[in-house]
Amino acid sequence: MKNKQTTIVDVAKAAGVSIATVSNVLNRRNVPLTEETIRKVEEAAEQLGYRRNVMAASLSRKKTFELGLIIPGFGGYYGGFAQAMQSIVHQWGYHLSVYASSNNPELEQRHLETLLQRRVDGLFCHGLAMSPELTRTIVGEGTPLVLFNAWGWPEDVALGAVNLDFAGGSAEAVRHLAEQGCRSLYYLGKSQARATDEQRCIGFRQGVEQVVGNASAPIYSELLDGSLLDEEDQIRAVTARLQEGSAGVLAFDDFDAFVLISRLRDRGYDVPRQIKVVGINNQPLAQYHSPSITSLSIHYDAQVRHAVQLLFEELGEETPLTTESDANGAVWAGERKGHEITIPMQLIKRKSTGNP
Amino acid sequence: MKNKQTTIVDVAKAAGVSIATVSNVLNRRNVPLTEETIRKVEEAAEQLGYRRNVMAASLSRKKTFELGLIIPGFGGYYGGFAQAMQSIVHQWGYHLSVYASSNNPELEQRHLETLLQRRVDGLFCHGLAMSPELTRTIVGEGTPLVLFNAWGWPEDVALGAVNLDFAGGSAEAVRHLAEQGCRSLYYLGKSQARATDEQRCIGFRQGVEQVVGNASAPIYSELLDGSLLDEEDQIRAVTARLQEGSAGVLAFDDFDAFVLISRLRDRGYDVPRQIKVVGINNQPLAQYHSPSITSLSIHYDAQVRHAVQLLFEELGEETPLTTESDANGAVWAGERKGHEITIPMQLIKRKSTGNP
DNA sequence: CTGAAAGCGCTAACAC
DNA sequence: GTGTTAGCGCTTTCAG
Repeated sequence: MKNKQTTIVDVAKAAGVSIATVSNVLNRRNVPLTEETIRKVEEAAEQLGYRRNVMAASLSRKKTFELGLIIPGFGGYYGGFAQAMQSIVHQWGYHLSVYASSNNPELEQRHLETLLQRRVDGLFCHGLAMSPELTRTIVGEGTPLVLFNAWGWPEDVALGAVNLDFAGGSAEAVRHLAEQGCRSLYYLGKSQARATDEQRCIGFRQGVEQVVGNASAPIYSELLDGSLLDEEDQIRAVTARLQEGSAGVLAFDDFDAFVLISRLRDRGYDVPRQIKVVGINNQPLAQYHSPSITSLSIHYDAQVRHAVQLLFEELGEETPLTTESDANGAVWAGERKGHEITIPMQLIKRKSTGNP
Repeated sequence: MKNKQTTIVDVAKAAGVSIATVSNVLNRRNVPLTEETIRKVEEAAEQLGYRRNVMAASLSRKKTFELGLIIPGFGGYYGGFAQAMQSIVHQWGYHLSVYASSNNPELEQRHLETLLQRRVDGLFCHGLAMSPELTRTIVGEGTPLVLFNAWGWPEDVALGAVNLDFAGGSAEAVRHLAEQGCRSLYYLGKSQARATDEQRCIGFRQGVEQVVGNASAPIYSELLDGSLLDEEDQIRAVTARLQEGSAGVLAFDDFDAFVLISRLRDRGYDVPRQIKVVGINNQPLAQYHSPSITSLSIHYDAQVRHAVQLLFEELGEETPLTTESDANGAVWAGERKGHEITIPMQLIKRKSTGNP
């Protein structure tokens, strides 16, 4: 039935050289080789349709050139993230196995286990749902681990963490909203998202504290949990104090902002006149929406680069990453303290919530 | 430095049994085993933190339990697709490696090659960009391949194809638009997307033919390529004949529909009064948009199920897939001819383009 | 410069 | 029931 795949010895035979020689030329090893030999081997390999067996190579070499990435899901922001990660990793000659955990600790654990059984050379985890302790015992010391958005994790469990400054960004968003004259401020969160939601809460509170401090009139603020509240409750909450002045809402992400805006409009509210909504940029949606949605931009390119850098340094790979500039030419060095790198966020102000 | 990982022989020693016994216990093989032995082995393995080496197992067994999936990208629709695929495949004890090809034939080829070097047991490709001939020579006969949305591909290159009926759906959308009284009809396509765009074109033309046949007044129709035309040209095109009556646009997907609607509104057009836009459902966006966007729904659950079924049958796995019903209880048997399965699409009519 | 040979960690016959 | 052993296909010393 299935034709036996051609192996290295077949090639060796066909080329009339030894196995070792074939291996050497195929891996472009830096051993001296005759032009003649190289040609013969490559010809034979080509002609026989030889395809190296990665399993055997990994086993023998005790290195798989495989990396693992665990993310909450493939959708939206994380999808783009995974793709960016994948293409970078490929450039280094590595393979990336992406697993979605749905924010479910058990699933996550199973995936981690699977990845470790595959003897991945390194691991990236985005928003780990399981506990630091468990992570430590599972990952142990063998496999280098880089975390994303892992605020306050013990330093010893991972090589490092690359975090987005959601707190700072959220605070800035709140200030922006206040500057636009909002008298009541809301954060429409998503408790499911755990840590990343928490950071936004922190930032929201900080921002509120600041604007309340130097405000002439009293400002109302409230934290809403979008994971718990149903549609009606959300609307009721954000529109409760409209008679005191316009309301400002910071939504968990752009999609949530979009949904909220749609719902408000359905009920006849004027966005952004009466209610101003700002999102957090994980979708092209914000910029195409009419009017476009003010949003915090996430520089995940920078996040990916830093993470990969961290891991490959550990793996002892060359570092061809020269300057860390994104497409806009901006530099995202991030703030480095200990093993954590914090990537700043930027508020993209749009007309939507602009001055009347 | 790196502690040598514990192997099966370590476990064997610790448990005081032979290697084979350990292997048997760990793989729950159907050989007779003493309770006692099992306990001892599992205890030892647990206690030593033994983790099976998948590479070695694959090599020895000549089977990797790894499947490959090539998709154009991780974003939007495909992301969800990949995730669904992944979770199903995991249920069968397989691993799924997902690669994004960006509709780039060369990249795609490299990925295929990589996957084959990993000796995947099977391959899924969504919208292959490369030619059937090349595919045939690369994949050869060794590895079973299942295609998605591969209309008109030669039967011998793959195990089968699972296609969405974009043509039928598009035709239906056109009829719907005509029923709503549109006097001019447009398809805003995306030539980059190749085959899948082509199917939409075909359906659009068919639909137009039908509605023109039994129309009382003349109906204008035009194919627009969104990949080529810039923003202004698109707007100009779809609004050119508004004085003859309302216009109807079938967009490549929901996101494109959304963008078009936003742009039209920015310029003061009344959507859906003057211009009615229908999309193709790959985003929750359509249903949350206000007013919601009429769209063709894609039953990718069915697509995934069929594909997996096809492949696992070939791989000789049991088939626990009982009834093929989706969350709504609907049955998506699809139409089967030869090695192709066609999944119907359904037009979700929404108020947006409804009667005034 | 090239070749022979010893593993890598596990599986699967096949004896005991 | 349990142990022995010969590979799986490749890498990698280490002699020639």
